[in-house]
Amino acid sequence: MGDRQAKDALFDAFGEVAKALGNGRRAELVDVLAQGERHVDELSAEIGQTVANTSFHLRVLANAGLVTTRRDGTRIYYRLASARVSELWLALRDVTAAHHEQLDELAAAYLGDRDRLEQIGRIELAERLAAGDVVVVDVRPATEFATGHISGARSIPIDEFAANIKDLPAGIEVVAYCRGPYCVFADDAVRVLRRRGRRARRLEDGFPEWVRADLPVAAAGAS
Amino acid sequence: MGDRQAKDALFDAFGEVAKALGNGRRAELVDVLAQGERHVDELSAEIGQTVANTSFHLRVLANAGLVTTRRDGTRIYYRLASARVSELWLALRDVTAAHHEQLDELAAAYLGDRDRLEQIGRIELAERLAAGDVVVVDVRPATEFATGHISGARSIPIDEFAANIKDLPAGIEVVAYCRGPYCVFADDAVRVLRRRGRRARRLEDGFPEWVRADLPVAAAGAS
DNA sequence: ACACTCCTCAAGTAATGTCTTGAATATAGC
DNA sequence: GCTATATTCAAGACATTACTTGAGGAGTGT
Repeated sequence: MGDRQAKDALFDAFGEVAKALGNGRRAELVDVLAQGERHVDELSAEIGQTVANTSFHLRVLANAGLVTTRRDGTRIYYRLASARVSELWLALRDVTAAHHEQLDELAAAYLGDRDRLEQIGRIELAERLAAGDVVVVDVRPATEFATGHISGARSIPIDEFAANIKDLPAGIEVVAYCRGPYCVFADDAVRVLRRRGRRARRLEDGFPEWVRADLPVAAAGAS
Repeated sequence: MGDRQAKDALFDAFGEVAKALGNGRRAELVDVLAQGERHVDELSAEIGQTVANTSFHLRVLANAGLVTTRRDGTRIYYRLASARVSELWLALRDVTAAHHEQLDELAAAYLGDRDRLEQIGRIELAERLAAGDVVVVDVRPATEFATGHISGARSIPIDEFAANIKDLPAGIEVVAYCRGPYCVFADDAVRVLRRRGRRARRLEDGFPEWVRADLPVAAAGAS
């Protein structure tokens, strides 16, 4: 025991798992799946790839043990194998944010200039939510809201956001949140609100980070 | 903003970082570097590769931002870019251990049968270390001990272990530790001790995990 | 300047990964 | 059994990766 060949084989296994995350499209898949399970059709639209190619990438993730599947009729739903995988994804994102030279430029190119877009911290939001002097809006798709959301939040998916602003109580600050720091939904929502003269900020990061911080969560119909 | 091309480029950046870890030899490098900085020559011996190839892999890690360098004379020392990278490595190891089908077999092939090798938990060891009824031995190379070690541990590198057992006080249990769960040094040390009729166990995991758990650490000459 | 050590770079080869296209399989409802 | 829908599989073009060998650059000590 302790020989070169066995050691190489062991560490190759770690490499295989990392390699599964080593592709932009698969990283996008994991990011979406961190919000809850999805079927191939939805995922392919989400990452802008053909269904066949999406299926291929999902197979790579499944072979590495990062995702598992569940069949429901003709549909096959994919989900992350465990919360550990979510942790791994968050760790990868943190390291990239801290050490990848061009990440800031790439994020700015995708998200737009965030400098004028104020954020509110998780702890502060949790306090103000308890005090009741803020409205929290989940702007992710409805299925993601149903899977789990910030306790007390209401769901207005970004697609229908502009049309539903009038339902939000007036005179109270709005906080929008979505999938995470690299998700544009909340940014877009805040921009729309500001344009209409409302006080609005986005939550730092998104729902998975809220869960990770052990803050209050609700699921399904309950809010 | 929010267009496909920009999103793909952003997530490709996450993929690049993951890809840097996506090779067994580079995973080994990161595992060793988690113990402290090393120069290329040492690293090439550690992973059993030519210096040129080791240098190539280190360049890949450096380009991804995972490691940084420091020159000292003709030597170039590599180290992990930050504690975040160490976290990422631990997360990758956890996920692989939890979800890779063959990991147990591969680990057994490298480490040998561990079933008869008792481990002691971190918390229990910390308590017994405070009580003083246990001797803790760091069996990693001396340079790793110098960089940082469990407070109160003594250094007996595995190479010189058998020759130095006699220095250990008799009649008291010995706990050996090394680099982590996939390091053979502590296992080997415990086997040698048992063979000589001494009470001995290995610490669960290794030094990086001890640090991560915020347990007492010492560095350099101090013990 | 010189030799020496340590490390990186460049070129080449074999193997692997990505994505496309078109066909094949599995399930549900009729 | 037949059809529609959802997903996977197979084959191929093209780009990328791992590792080897040999040359080259950077720093030290005489």
